[in-house]
Amino acid sequence: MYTIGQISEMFNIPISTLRYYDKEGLFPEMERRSGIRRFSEKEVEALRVIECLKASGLEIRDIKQFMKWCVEGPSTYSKRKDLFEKRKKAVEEEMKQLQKTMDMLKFKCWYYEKAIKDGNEDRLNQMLPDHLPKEIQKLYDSAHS
Amino acid sequence: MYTIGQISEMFNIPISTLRYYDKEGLFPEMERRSGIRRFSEKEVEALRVIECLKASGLEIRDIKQFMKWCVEGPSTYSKRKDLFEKRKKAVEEEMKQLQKTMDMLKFKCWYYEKAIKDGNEDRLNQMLPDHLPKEIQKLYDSAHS
DNA sequence: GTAATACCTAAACCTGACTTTAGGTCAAGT
DNA sequence: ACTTGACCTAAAGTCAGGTTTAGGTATTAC
Repeated sequence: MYTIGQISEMFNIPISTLRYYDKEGLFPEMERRSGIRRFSEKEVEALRVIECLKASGLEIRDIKQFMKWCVEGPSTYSKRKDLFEKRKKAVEEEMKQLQKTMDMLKFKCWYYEKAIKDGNEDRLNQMLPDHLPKEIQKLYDSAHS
Repeated sequence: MYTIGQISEMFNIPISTLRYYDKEGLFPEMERRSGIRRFSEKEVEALRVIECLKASGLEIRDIKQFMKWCVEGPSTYSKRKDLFEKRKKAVEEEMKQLQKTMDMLKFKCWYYEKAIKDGNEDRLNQMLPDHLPKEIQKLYDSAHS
């Protein structure tokens, strides 16, 4: 059993945020001893799931719904699995998007490196949009598609 | 030259958002004809960069700073390159984080698939935390590290 | 016994990124 | 001339996800 302060240190999450999560219903079964929250291993695992679902782009209210399902028992297994499958797809999309972002960033790094060498963008402007070095052209095309 | 309505369709961004970006200084050199905005190829490329920097996690005020540097000319090439290098690192971090998120999601999908088959979590609880099938154990460990 | 810590609540406040509202301009078509 | 549609502004409103504030309780250290 952990206090809110221990959990805060463990996860590097402000105490105020943990209380906010609790208020929003993300720990529906948390115990209390004379008013004080007692985080068990269950809440620790819940918090890992909260961080995962949040990182996947899910909103607090939907995480709360998931936590409710967990309390309801085996009848909600398939709803829970569905949720995770959907989050998986969302994260796959997000990663594709990030890869495009990455290509643009790499292109711009190359671009400015060359601009610094040349002292201006004249030669670069002549190469755009389709006379770039092969590997750079790939990045440019990916970022501009 | 494009109107705000054409750009809105082109990028699938609300007109109100484009006006907001302009008000925030993200198009410092945009022309006007009798009060009406005229987006040139320069602004189109700026918008691609805005979307990229936003996707990399940069705030509007910092994107504005970048756009100011662009107006200042060659003396800011290295500042601009630095910015893109930093964004690249931030996105690399973000991708690592997303990979961990993905591992947790895959683990949970496997978990609930098994829970559905079994009708309960008893066998699963016996396998946790280190008697999982080899590939699943990898996902679990990655997500819980 | 009293001081320092670590906990508690309710409610107000904050921030970033937009969006909506209310009222106005301007050019083209009928 | 007048209506329609696309543009304009300033200012207020919205929303998620917290954080801060103000006032209070409970346990341990001296």
